[in-house]
Amino acid sequence: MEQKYSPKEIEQKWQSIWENEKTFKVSADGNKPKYYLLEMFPYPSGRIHMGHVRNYSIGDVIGRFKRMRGFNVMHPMGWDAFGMPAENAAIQNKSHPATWTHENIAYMRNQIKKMGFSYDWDRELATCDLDYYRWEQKLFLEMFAKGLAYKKTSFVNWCPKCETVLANEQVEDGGCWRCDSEVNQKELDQWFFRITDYAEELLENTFKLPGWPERVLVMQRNWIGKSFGCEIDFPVENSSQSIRVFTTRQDTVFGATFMSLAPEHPRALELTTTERRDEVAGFIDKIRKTDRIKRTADDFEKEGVFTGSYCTNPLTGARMPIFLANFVLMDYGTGAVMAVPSHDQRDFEFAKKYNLPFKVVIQPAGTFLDPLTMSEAYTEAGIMTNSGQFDGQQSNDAKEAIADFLQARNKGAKTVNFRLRDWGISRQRYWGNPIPVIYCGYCGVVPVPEADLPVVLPKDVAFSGEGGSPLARMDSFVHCSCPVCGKAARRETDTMDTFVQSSWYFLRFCCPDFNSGILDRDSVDYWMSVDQYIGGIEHAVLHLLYARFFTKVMRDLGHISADEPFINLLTQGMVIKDGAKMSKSKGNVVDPDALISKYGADTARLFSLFAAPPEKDLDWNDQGVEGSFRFLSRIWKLVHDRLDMIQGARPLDAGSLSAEERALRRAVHKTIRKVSEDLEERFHFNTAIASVMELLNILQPAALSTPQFPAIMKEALQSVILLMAPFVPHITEELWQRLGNSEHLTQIAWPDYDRSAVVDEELLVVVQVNGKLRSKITVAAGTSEDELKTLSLADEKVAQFIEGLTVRKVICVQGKLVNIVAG
RNA sequence: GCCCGAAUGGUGGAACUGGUAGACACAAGGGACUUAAAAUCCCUCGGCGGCAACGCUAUGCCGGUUCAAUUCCGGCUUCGGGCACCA
Repeated sequence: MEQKYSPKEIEQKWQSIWENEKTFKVSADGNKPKYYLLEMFPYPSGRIHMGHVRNYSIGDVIGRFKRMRGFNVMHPMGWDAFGMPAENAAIQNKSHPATWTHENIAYMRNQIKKMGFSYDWDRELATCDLDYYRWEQKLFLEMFAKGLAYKKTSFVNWCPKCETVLANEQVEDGGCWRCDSEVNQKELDQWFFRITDYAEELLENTFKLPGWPERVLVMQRNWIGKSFGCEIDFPVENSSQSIRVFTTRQDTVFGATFMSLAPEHPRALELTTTERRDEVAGFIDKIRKTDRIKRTADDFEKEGVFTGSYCTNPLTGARMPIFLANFVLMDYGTGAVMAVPSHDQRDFEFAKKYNLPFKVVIQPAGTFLDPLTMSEAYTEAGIMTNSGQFDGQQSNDAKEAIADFLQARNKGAKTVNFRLRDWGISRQRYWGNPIPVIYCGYCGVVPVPEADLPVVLPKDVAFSGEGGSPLARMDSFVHCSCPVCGKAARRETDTMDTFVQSSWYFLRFCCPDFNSGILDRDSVDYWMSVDQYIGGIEHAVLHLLYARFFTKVMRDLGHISADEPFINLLTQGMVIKDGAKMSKSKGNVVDPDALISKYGADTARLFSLFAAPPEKDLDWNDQGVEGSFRFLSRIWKLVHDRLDMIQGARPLDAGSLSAEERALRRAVHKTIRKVSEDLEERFHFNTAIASVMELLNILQPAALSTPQFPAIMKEALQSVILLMAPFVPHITEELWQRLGNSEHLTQIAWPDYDRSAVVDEELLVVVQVNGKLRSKITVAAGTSEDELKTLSLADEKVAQFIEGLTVRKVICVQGKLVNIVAG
């Protein structure tokens, strides 16, 4: 048997054994607790990168560990296969997105298989496959029937480079999340999902997800952006109508001296007097031409125009001029804002510019605000002043009181507002799921009847690379007859956002072959929710919010029982090299293929798990990889060196061991305990591996010439193999077999530590004087506190430090530490 | 501006509910083996002082609580992330 560790053959050997025996195939099983483990599925971009290696290595350790712990582990893998890169590549290479995508999937599947991950490949799915997207179309129609999918004309984010609409969540810092081009606004008729219907529950449940990282929950809460406030009506002068505003600062109503409307406000022109009409219309036109992203930038100059009309402050009766202001947004609140120059910075700047009145209604404790000398708005809480009956109250208390006051007089109502917008899902691209809708000149928007599903994405399209989606130019696709009246009609040519597919793939993994409906409820209810989800933090709001939304929609449509998709979420850090994220443009990428062929998959897995805890960024280091390979070689060599001894070992008699033998065995069982805790309780893979390294440092030089030593070594090395099995499955399977075991390691249970073996016989106690370490003493386990004190005070080194001092107090920490307080 | 994180040797990191700071690994230096190299094995490795035993000092900075603080509290600094004319 060869002595040198050569990963190539053994990895191939075990991967084909697992594949042939379908070791990781699972089905519902009432006898075992289920465990649904999922990593965010990849986009088939071409080749896997180190981020994937890390993500899936983390998942695989958990999966293999849970399996050894007796769980029925479902661990699927699939492809988020629709999307723009395929289309762009097709235009460039004059091929077809489907071809490009399927070739990439084939290549990446092979790469992933070479890593030895324990996936149930029978559940593999690709979202571009008809058997996936047809059910999504049905789901769309169900949502349409419930009003959860609807069409509206609005200003939407438009990426000129990708030539498509983007959701709010896909605009990052004013740029496209994919290509970083500057996003502008376009008024279009588009499909939306009514995620705002679920704003309250999505927010509420962030407080019921203890298995999620707090920062992800905080990001989602901020994104949903619930604020409590008041809607207040301001009667328009010489009119029976009023303007409704939303405010969170009803405590400042007495300080409102004018009104600001969004330029897009539907009543803007109606409120404009004849003599001001030209100026106002000019302003509205100018704002319309200004890009929304620029206009809403923080440092954009505040600007407005007077409409010539006035309204009345419902609490003070003051006459308030009505302005249009460029910083007021139509799609938040009511599109109208009561302006309080003394207590809002934007209103302050606006009022300075247009010479509008200031009125202080909240005074901070200690100082006195004078509207004439203020250099900025005072936006904090304070004591109410100039506010009639509310004077003297704390402004925070007055919020409630004023809201009640207004509500009682029918002048306003308490309300909440959300920052979250509905999810725009129309994409003017080819490589996506067609929205199953028909437009008829007589019947309007008509859903494609269920019997006519699926709307198949046609393959034979021409890609010109310009002028929008090729679907729109394809007559055979566009022209159809209306399902209601039979007259000539047009088919919707927009496709759905690819985030729609990733919002429910985890449900479909529960029943990937089910083809008589969207989901097989029994299977889904058995497996859901996902017990552990793992992926990058970049999806904190996007995918993770959409997936939560879809889960609730599916529940309300009667397809599933779960409320939340993911019970526990692990967000792994990025892979960094030379101080920057790995990327082609920076030239700091490490190719997984090269790594596997040089060191093997086990080394790649081990390093990515050892170098950093999973949630932190991982600094890639080629010498560190070398070190991981060295460690595996040491295990390999040690097992082979002791093979003869182990095979001749008699059964262990744990009751009759010498002190040295007990010490060795104690190290083994303490390691089992440590690794078990690190995996079970906190996913501290790096410290788990470190503790096995420590054990190996003890076992390697160990050589006792006692009769029981072979049995101890056998137990020790078997333990090392079992403990390392989730991390490095190939080398451990091979060594397990070479030790003479006939069963595969994948069938073996996780080891338990022997409670009597880990009990210390002697303890090292540190002795401090006034909190400083002065001596260390070794005592027998079970030494009493009094005895420990006596021993400490009698210690030679300690004596030097307490000489001439009075011992005031002696603190004992059982089996660990003695602190002598002297002065 | 608001809201989250984080900061420990030359480097990645460890220290779990306050109790030996620096586990484990990488790098570096020295040595053994070798004709030589690679591989492997052994030793040293926060700073300052000392031949040494050992002492002092040290977890971004300043202060506090405590017998005892990397850990808890208050105030800063720097870096990273999220949100942002959201009324």
